[in-house]
Amino acid sequence: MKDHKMTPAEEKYLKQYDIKAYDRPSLTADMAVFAILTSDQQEEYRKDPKKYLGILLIRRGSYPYKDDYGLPGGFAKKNETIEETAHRELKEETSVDSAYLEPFSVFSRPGRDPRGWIISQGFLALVDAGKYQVRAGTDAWEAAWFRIDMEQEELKKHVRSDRADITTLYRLKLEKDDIRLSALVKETRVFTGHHEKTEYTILEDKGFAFDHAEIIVRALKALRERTAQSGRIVFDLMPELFTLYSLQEVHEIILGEKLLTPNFRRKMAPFVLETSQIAGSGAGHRPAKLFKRNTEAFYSLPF
Amino acid sequence: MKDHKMTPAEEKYLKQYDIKAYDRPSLTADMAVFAILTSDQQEEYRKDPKKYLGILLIRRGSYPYKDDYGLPGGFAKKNETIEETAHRELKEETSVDSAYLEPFSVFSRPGRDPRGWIISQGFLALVDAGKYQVRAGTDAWEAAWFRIDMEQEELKKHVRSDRADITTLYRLKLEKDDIRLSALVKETRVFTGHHEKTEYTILEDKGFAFDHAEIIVRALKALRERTAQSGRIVFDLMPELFTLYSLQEVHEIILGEKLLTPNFRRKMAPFVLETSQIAGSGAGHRPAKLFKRNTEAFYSLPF
DNA sequence: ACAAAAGTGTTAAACTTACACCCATGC
DNA sequence: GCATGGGTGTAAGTTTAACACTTTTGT
Repeated sequence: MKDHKMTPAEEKYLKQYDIKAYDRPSLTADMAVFAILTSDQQEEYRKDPKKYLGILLIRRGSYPYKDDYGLPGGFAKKNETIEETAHRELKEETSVDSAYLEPFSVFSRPGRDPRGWIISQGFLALVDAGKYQVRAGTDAWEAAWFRIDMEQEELKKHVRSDRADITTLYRLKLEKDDIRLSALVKETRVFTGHHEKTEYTILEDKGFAFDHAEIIVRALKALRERTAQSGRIVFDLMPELFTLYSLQEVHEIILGEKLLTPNFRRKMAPFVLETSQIAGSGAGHRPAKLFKRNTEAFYSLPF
Repeated sequence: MKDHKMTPAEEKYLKQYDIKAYDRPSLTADMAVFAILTSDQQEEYRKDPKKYLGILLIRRGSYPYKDDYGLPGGFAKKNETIEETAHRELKEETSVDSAYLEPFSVFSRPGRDPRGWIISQGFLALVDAGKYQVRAGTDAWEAAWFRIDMEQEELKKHVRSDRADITTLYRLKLEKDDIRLSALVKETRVFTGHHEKTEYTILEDKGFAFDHAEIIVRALKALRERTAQSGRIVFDLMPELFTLYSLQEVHEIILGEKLLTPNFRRKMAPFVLETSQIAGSGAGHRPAKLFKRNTEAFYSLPF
């Protein structure tokens, strides 16, 4: 911190300044923890087990929203940054200690938390599932990985001369064993003149705590945007060593579309380095080379 | 907001829940208000007056940092979103009532405000200066447009096998008449494995309140990034009607580099519509066609 | 005439897209 | 053999970058 030399008058002012005289919110960090999971059953000897996108949720043990599922998160403490809050809470609640964290939005709508005025900083958290698959679900908090699916269900466009309204419905489905959560979130993008304003409304909510259905929808949207833009973010979901095909699968899972292998490889080539290792054999197909990140390639990236 | 039906047990819990039992921060919105300004002196009859990037600052009338300059901003109130706080404070302090607002970062470093635990949501605010050039500077708050300049002064790279440190120094200079503010801000990007962490330190600070020198540096960086990425954001700095050359000038001012006219026009073509009007005559050169935004082109933009 | 801004055309290089094709493996 | 994942090449289309060149105006 910069050093700020105070005058006697300023010191006096600060001494009598009572910050508690003003109404203050509570501040929390909520983390959308994503990972790539592998379904354990293998349909056929030749076929690799299917991957899917998972998100880490916690079953609430206390009111409000007791027994509903919510994102891991918690209140900010004095003398820490909000990023530190996120890391600390993630470790406390889910034992995840090395996630990539990226703030993506602030949630401050009045009434979003029945306990009072509580504002939340949303974080994208990406982890390599290999390390944490075991830990989740052992704690009293009942942290668990859910399979996440989201569909864009409907789309209305209202275009007038100087104003346009675009409404999109997102159908969110989370699933773990026999637990199914679902929600319907409406997104309204209003363009007036030159300004865009986007609003979200939860239309339907089954099993989510607070406004976490909305936070999850927006977190997944943020993940997709960043994946489409540069792709560098998906490396945080990958293990140290990976095959190019698995990297492609992860892209496909996040974006929800098939990619053409030769083109994908050319695009990724600068960001990976071939290792001498090859992927474990055993499957009925040609074994693949293992690659690792080319860390240096990221330094010079503009964004 | 979704409706949440409470059980009697939950209602009871909430009644006895005392949110004030926990330590809470104050929350503010701070706005980096940018506009394109025009220097009033015209060197030669043929030459257009030079444009430059301006930022709106307020001279603090009270402690702490009395007489220093800071961003417009203020405390969040209950029953409003943080975006509403930003709009409200902007209007109250600077009479600006139609800015494009975009959150770009949260500032929560302990000790950043000597009054206590105060966290700030930073907003980019872009306005068409034509509307507001007069208002600033009339109020008791002494809001005023400063010319902003930022140079990347130095660059150190420390690359090891699995870790890289990149240090950049930003020299920030603000100027209005005979008032000159300046600051030196150090940016440290640390890449470890796959994770990047960026930290900022204020090394030198002349005339800025709080950590606002850092906020301004990061706001300008955010503005440059968004300009380079899609360019749509700069339209919020433009008046209703503009010439393509002035649009190009604005891009050049923000990015700090010259662009090639033919290429720039091809890139912008989808986003503008030619009008029948032509720019006011009087200058010793061919008069230009006036363009307006092609609002529809923005709807389909992915980001 | 001339300097400044306004505006167009043309070409090479780079990147994207789509598709066709071959390889290696375990049952 | 054959299905599955692993992997390469190539040609068409699009976008970007660089440069050369013409137009219109007020003094």
